[in-house]
Amino acid sequence: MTKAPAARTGKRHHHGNLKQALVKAGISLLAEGGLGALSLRKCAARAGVSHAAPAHHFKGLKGLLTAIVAQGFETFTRYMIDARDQSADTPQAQLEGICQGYIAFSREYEAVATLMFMKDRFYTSDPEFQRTSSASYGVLAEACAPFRSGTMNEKAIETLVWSLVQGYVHLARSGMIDPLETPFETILPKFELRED
Amino acid sequence: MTKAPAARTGKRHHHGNLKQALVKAGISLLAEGGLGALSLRKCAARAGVSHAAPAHHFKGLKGLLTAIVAQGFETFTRYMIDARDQSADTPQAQLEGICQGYIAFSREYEAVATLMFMKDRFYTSDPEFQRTSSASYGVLAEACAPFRSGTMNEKAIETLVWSLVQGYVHLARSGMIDPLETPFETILPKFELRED
DNA sequence: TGTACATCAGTGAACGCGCGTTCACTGATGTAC
DNA sequence: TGTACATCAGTGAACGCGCGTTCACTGATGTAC
Repeated sequence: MTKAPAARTGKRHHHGNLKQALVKAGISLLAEGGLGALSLRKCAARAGVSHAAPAHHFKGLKGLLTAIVAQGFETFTRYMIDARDQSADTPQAQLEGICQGYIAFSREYEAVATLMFMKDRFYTSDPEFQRTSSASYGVLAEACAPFRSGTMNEKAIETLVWSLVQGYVHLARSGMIDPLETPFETILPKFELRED
Repeated sequence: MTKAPAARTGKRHHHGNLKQALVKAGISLLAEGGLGALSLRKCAARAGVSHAAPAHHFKGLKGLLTAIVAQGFETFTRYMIDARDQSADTPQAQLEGICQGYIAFSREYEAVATLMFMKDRFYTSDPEFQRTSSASYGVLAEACAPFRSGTMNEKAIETLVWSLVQGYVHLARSGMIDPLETPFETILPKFELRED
């Protein structure tokens, strides 16, 4: 037992679960001010701790960003699964659900979602990142599988769908397109089902 | 005549065309080190001028970035037109050409292309930016026009194509997909021609 | 149950960095006369 | 053709800022005895 007790009255020297608190602080900073609003010092301040404290928990700023990204992918996967499971039980509806979950996550965690694609800002060798990001891709690929055909193999259909939804998100985020004017479902191709 | 003479031997106090030189310096800095490598001071240094000099030509860093982005869109349009004009004279081939030009520009001017979508980093009210970016969109829209149909209006087909190619570029840039394994033409839908 | 001790997550001061911007200035240029 | 002058694109020093990181330290915690 090296963990501090879960709760205790009075000011304690040890924080309890600073690591998770810093990740949470980082996510809320990103939500409020975008990528530029996140720094080690601000995370520490928001977690109510001196600016040097994070060094005991993360390998520098990159380490903290790695944890934020890993948690981001975890949430991302959940968004996609939830939206899919609320959709009708046809391959087309399931895929559309996945895309809607993708879009919803990207809108609600805008800066986190952006950061998740900036591989030079965190440690891609981190096992937690690898696990959670692979899981996200797996969920997307699973929804694409029924649509592979003679002219489009599995990889191609995944690339098409992923590009389409990621581009849609990116353009909407930049204010280049208006999601209200052109909802995503109007541009998702009506794929044909594979005849095996 | 307020311009200095085009060439003159010996060290001159006035630069001649510092404005354009700073834009060029910025573009090459972006090419070499990405977005993080660009600063007013580095641009000035690369242009062989003191770090305070840019203030006489641009409204701060944002003003310089505005000029870089405007020039970026100019080049972007040219890439799309050139690739289109080298393609066969069918609507499908013309559209594919536009997309290939889009992709080529995004690859060769990676950081500039990224910057062009970050509207908070430059002045979107700049007339030159508005002119050049509108021209780029116009070229893309023109290539989409033949494919509008009963189920997909002009806006929808533009959004589909733009999202698809922008997402493809973004994912390739981030190392998420491999353009060699899945070239863009394999994921561009074979649109049907409108029957008028 | 009480005491000594090792651990280690915190503190806060200090460092050096590159940044954008401001400021008084200087000196080359083109023009008016 | 020559001179005085206004213009303005440059200089370089200085400012304050927030950043990540380092460092010696402190004091709360849990454990060994």
